[in-house]
Amino acid sequence: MTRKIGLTIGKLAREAGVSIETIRYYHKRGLLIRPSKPEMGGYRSYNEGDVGRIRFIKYAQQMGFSLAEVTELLSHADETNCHATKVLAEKKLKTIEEQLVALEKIRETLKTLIVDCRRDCPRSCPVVLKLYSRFGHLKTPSYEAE
Amino acid sequence: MTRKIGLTIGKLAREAGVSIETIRYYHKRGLLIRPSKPEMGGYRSYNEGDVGRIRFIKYAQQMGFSLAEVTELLSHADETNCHATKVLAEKKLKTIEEQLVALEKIRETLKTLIVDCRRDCPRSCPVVLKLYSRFGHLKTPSYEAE
DNA sequence: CTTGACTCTGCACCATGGTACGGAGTTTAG
DNA sequence: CTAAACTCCGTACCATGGTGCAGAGTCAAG
Repeated sequence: MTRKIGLTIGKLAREAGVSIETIRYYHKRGLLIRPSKPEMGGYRSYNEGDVGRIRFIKYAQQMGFSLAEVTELLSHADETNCHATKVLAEKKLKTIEEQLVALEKIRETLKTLIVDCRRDCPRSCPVVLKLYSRFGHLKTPSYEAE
Repeated sequence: MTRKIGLTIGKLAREAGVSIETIRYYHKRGLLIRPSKPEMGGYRSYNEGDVGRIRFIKYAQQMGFSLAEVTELLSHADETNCHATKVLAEKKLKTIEEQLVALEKIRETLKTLIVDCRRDCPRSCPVVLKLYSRFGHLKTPSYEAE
């Protein structure tokens, strides 16, 4: 008779490394099934499967998936065909790669700004001043009075 | 007599490529000085300097700076010494580089998951299943009844 | 059987960067 | 002069991923 002794929400939270509030939030989001309360009072009971599910959610978040996307991932977990999941993963990979390109461009720009800053700091900081003038005077000032 | 004809908020918004609401929001945040109303009624008057300031804000945001950080950048714009700004830029560069490392790791993980997915889809998707099992059973299930 | 620790429930709030709206007043073109 | 278009102002709301709290109930140890 291997009757499972469930975890209370507090123990689940500790096991899974999240806060109780986070678990409740996942219930609200439908990411985690909320166990029904025992017939006659008492606390809701969770199991090791819930621990795994929360860890999966956290891991997927680290992979860049939003909770909405995690919901979708989990909804396909039981399918015999993994096409939908693969599509999601590929889409995510693509956006990650786009972010990488964008960040690399930012990195290079920041580097040149910092180098400029080292070269000469005449009166105002080039980091600010250069950007300011570069972006502040693109339009010809056509606001002289008639 | 080069009396400046100011821009109304709508024109400023169009010039700077943001919405009127964004400008009002920047006022609230203290990013943009709010011109005083003309003594006897009428609309507030902006100038080309405001256009530049908004463009700078937008550019700095693209460089990964939050509005709080942009506020700080702008607060140093008039200083004769650019040390503070340089420090901010270097700090930002560092976080960008950290993000790059993190994203690269994510990219590689996603790639291997997708490859696994191509190899065999036995019954449930490996992308989900593997993560799920990998993270769901790290702890020995010690919840058998006494 | 009491005390402290835990849980349940709903609702409010946090940061971030805005967006939307209603009802007034103002300005400008025809 | 009138109507359309614009501005002013406060306030509420959006998404995202949670956090915090009050007041009630429950459970476990001593």
